[in-house]
Amino acid sequence: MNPNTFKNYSYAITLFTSMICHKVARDTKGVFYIRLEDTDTKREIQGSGEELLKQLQLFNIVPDEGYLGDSQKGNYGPYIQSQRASIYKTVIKQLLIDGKAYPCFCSPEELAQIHDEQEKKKLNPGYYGEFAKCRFLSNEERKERILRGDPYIIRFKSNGDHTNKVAVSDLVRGDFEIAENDLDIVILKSDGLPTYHFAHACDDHFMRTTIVIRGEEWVASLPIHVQLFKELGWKAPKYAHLPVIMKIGENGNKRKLSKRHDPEAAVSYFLQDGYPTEALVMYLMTIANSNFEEWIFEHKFEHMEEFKFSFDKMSLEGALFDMGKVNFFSKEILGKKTKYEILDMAKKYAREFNPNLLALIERDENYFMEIMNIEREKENPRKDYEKFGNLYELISFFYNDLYEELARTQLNYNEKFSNDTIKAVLSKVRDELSLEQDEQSWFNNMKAIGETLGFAPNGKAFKQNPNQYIGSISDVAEMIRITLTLRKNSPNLYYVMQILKKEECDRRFNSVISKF
RNA sequence: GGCCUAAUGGAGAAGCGGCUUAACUCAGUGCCCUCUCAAGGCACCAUUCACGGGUUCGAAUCCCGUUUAGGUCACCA
Repeated sequence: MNPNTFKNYSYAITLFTSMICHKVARDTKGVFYIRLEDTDTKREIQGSGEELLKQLQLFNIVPDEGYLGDSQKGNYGPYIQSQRASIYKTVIKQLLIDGKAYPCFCSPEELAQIHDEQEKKKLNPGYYGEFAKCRFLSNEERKERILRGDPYIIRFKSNGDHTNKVAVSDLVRGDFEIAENDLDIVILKSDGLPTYHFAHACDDHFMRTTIVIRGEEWVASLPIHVQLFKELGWKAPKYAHLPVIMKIGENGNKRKLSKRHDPEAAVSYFLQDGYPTEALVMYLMTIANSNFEEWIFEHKFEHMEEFKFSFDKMSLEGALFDMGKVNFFSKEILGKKTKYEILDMAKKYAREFNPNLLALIERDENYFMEIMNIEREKENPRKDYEKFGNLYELISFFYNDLYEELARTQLNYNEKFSNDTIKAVLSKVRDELSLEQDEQSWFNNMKAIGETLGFAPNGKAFKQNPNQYIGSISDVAEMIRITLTLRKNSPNLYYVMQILKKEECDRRFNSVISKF
């Protein structure tokens, strides 16, 4: 089983099709291969084939055969279309002999003129029937013009009738009917390379492709492909046309996620931001198969490769891309990692995209792991992080020099407390709150310290008698938290202090106290 | 405009003629837990399936029309 069709650009949209091709091949014990479709010499981007391969590999999508960058593997090569020119030409030669194809000398201007005329008469546009002028040229004339050096292309001579319907079948859409193709489509361009339609028929026949998985935009071309296979005397493959991923456009309508305008359409966007690739694959899987979500919850977000993909569980509508859900999967996945895995992932990311973060991690990898390990590796781990892209900002307060820098501008206490109160709390905590005890005792002691200074030991007591206290224990914790972390939320204070250690905590307390 | 396809909550969706006064997940909201946040627990969030007709004892589910949305109409893939 050989899914085909990869654009030589590496975007999320093709990640989606690649992922499904790969999955289907795996599930059915087929072969997943990549063929480089580089017949559009005008739009070709150098090196995009290698880039695609590299990115797919990050998502654990590795082709079994076909184009592999610096090599090609398999019995049906070459797998780069520009290297298959002689194959296409051989087939075309036979078509020419059989009278099923002919050279066309019409210039772009003439074609435009035909188009205008058709538009005026409200006829279907295109090169067909009486408008297909070059169809009616005699062989002598063709020979003469070719010998003369007139530029030409080769068109396929359609025997179809627009008013007839052909039954087509699609693995995700089921069976439906489309008008027969009556256009004499171009099969060989003036640069000597075939168009997609023709290359698709040839390649997928000669490469023994059994399933073609591609984007929905190809549905409309199905009559052409059906016709081509039939006239060539070949058995057509099965088709699966995948829905396109959408987003809400500027006008409020759904529109295709565009690789030109939407950063989230590019895989590199997620890579640069440090999302785990598994999260994106999981998210894409929920779009691909509606029952995947339930399955992955049952399987605790593990072993997703065991999920059985099925075309008929696929929605025909293009889903709106949902960043929130990507974040959800991401947190879930990162929450499950051990501190060692987190270290590896963070380093890998930072090495490529974030030198500041890399430097921070490499100061002391154990320290970094300690930070990342707060309330991790337990039944319900913290799910603080969805990506590595903002990690530097999130953990910088753990590093003394960075703390110093930030403390100059980010020390914002609750204004309802006077400097003296804050000072009193911090001094007492500094002097009396030992870190040499378990979390519960530590917490009880913090309450006790608060109480001696007039703070309620819990929120309830404070709510019941607000006038009896100057604040509640949460205010005390907030003062400590802001002093040590410079923010109003942070992971569990006890663990933060354990990591910073007594000496550094005291230093931060003193530094703040001296400022008042 | 022609052709093809689709239409269930803010998003992804289940549903395939009675078991549905519409599952599940994300997001949101409220409460609980609680030193903050995250996590976790518990609730709430579509009386209704784009609209209008029909078929049927019975329709989100079948049929027809309308509307809306997407795809497509290249010497691009």
